[in-house]
Amino acid sequence: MKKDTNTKTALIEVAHKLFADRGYDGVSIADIAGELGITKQALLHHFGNKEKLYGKVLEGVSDRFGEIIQAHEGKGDTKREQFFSILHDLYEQMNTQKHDARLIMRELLENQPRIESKQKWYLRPFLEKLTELIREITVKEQLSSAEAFTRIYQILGAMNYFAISDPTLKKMFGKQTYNDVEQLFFNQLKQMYALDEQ
Amino acid sequence: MKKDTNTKTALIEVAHKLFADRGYDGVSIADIAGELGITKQALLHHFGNKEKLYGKVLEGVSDRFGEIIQAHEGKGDTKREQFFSILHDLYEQMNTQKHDARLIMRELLENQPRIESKQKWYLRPFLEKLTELIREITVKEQLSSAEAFTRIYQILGAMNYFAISDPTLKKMFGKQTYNDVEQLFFNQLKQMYALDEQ
DNA sequence: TTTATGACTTACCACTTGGTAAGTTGTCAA
DNA sequence: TTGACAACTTACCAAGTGGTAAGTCATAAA
Repeated sequence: MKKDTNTKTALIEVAHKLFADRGYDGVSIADIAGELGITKQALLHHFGNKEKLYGKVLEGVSDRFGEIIQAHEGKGDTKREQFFSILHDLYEQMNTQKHDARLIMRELLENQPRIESKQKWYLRPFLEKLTELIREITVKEQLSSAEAFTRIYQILGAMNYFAISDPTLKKMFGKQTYNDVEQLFFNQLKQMYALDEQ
Repeated sequence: MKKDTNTKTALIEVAHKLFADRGYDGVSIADIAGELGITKQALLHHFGNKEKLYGKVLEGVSDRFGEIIQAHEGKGDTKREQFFSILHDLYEQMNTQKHDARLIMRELLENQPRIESKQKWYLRPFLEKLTELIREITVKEQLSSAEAFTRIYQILGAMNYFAISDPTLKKMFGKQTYNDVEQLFFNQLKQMYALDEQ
């Protein structure tokens, strides 16, 4: 019965959504399996245990974000274009795949990392690449690497924070206001941090 | 035996820490009580149930942040000073009381709010006050309220994100780098968003 | 001195949790 | 046709969950 390699990917998808919304401890493997009308033992058959499933979910996040930076690696654009293009894709990714944004935030909150291993550090090359780029762009200012990193982290923080705030902001200020802000958000960020614009 | 009204506040303190670090579902009431050498039934005696204890913890966060804005309400400073002063206190609060920062972030992630009620909305007057202030400050630009709000939310997002990132960043780049960034962070934020500086 | 009350404890309880063990059943390669 | 294997299921289970019930014991008010 090979009908469903689908099942495995479907499980990861469901797990992705549920972990993002409710957190690792807020979701039972029975919940996840149940969403697909399977028993939890079927899930365990595919992944061995809960942590491994969670690991697969994180792997997905890691891959998607890794691809963004790679997609811009060799392109012949100017550094400046490359920088803003990466940022833009990042913004898009976070706001269309809110589950990814939520999972990243949740991982950041977990200081005793459940999965200490490799895949958590997809963030690092990301941060380093962007830090390097912003230094090359802001030639007039000659940013130290700490200053450059600080700037990057503020941008990323603002983006990620906004991406996860969507339900709260909608409830608090209404859908209309939220949409207005969403439209403005990226350009305003760009404007704020593009001090050296030529 | 009235020795310990302390116990009650001690429980809230411990719960505050644990909920912030591990999330609502990641902590059992037995864990919390155990930290003080009490049985969980003693805890239940004081708070009735887990959610009510959690509510008390949130109340604390709400109060502390509410005080910040109140402390600056009547002061005779200029709007600009008032604005940056509030922001600064906020930054301090988030970075000295990391548990508060973590709890706020966790609450933001919870879209099916455990405690739908009042205290969640302490954020709202906060956001509105700051939005109003920034509009009064940036007279040259004449920001729409959506633009002003966007700006505020970026600042708050950057701050909160950074505050919860501390263990991750320390592990990723070392304590030294982290301290460098921490020193720069607020001034750089201020600089970025103080476009209308006179 | 009684009575009430607050701060607990011990004893339970039903339910949920992640996980193991041992099947069953359909498919495909030898 | 057989035998392996993948994709499940049913049957369990020990440990932990939040919560109830019923007591113990010290203090303070009547």
